[in-house]
Amino acid sequence: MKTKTRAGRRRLEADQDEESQGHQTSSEEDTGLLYKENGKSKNQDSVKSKRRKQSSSGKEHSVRRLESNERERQRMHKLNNAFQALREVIPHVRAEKKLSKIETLTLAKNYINTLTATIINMTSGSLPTTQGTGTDIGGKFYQHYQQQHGEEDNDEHLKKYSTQIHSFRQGS
DNA sequence: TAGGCCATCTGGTCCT
DNA sequence: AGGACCAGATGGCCTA
Repeated sequence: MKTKTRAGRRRLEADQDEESQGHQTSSEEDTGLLYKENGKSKNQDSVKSKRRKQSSSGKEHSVRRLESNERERQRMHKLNNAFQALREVIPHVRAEKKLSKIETLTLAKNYINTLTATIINMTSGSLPTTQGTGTDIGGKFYQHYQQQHGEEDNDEHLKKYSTQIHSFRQGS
């Protein structure tokens, strides 16, 4: 997998950095080396301000960095798993090609709107009252929906959703 | 080859 | 204080 290769390469570079700079005591030298080795060309002001903030020793800093990089990777993996789970519950046409993140979010939003509109249509705004509590769920649900969507036509959501699916299909 | 999408790294900021 | 979260930067892969 491309990412593992790249991540592995970068980790290896970071490890080599750490080994080769055992003699270095300046965190500025450390940071400079890191940017050079990564081939990055950030604007100088940003680099300077970042250098200024650095206070721990080079070795300590790299260890912390590697640890937080790992945590960040795990966090992003969790986020991607959540995206995947979301993709699996949204009906869409283009099954042979994975939905992008933006497509997933947009489609999900419209799908929710469509389902909500459908429920409203089916119940005509009056879901059963909860026994004993006297709470009118249907009424509250309908009220909340109206607050969110105003006088918008319920069918409009279905149109939006099917239009979007259609455009994604054309995009494949 | 340009543009879209993505994974990763990174430093700053927020939260517990 | 340390971890979570965020946004910018970078570079790789893929497709039209």
